Amino acid sequence: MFAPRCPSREVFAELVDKWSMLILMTLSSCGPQRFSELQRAVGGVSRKMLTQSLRNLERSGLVRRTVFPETPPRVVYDLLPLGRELAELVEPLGRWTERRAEQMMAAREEFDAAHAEG
Amino acid sequence: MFAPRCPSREVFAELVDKWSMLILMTLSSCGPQRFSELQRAVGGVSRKMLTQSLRNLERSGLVRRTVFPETPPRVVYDLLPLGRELAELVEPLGRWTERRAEQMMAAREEFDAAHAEG
DNA sequence: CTGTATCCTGTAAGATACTG
DNA sequence: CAGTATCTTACAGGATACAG
Repeated sequence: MFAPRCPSREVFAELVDKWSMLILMTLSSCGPQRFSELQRAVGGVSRKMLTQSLRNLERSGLVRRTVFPETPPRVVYDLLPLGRELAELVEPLGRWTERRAEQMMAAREEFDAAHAEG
Repeated sequence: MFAPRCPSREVFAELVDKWSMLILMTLSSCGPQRFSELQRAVGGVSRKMLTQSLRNLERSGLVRRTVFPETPPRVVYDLLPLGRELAELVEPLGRWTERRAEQMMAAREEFDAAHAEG
């Protein structure tokens, strides 16, 4: 993964993505979700980015897309086993970030203040 | 973290970055490293990106930068407790990616093949 | 509702050259 | 050695309009 041209680097670089991670966390904690539910849950994501990230996750075998041929159409996304595995590693990361966010913001202010002089 | 304007979202978006994660993993598994050692370890990273990522990590209180005033200068980076915490969450993610990379690549080929018709 | 297609802009990031 | 500064370009990603 530390080699530029390695497949694992490629995969890693795409998974380590803000939207993908938030989507995985949402599907993991909220269960199967429709497109619009996901868009509401993942604040600030555009339809374009949501579609794109979901396609990536689907393509890599992490997420399943199910279309119910109704009118209006209903599309539900849920985690495949592979996605569940990843989600369980990502969730601690999310919880840690929320727990430590304030501390990091404080560190930044301190850093910025210390480097403002001069 | 699911709210667009929340500090934790901001912090999260910056930590969830290819280079930052690879740097954290390197420092965690290899111990304190000089700038050039890091650049060699994290394949494909430019000086610019390495500097920028390290600054971010330093600014947020995850990494410590130590300058030894010699000639030629020597600069060593190592993890602070906060960085060590994060690194321990990121490492499983890295190991998982390497373990599953092939499987995901296969899933992609299958997906692409299935969507090529038409 | 769940997308796709198009346009448009800012910015991420490589290449290169320079500095203490 | 360990950066900084500058330039340039590709692409990420928002806005908008349209479609099944």
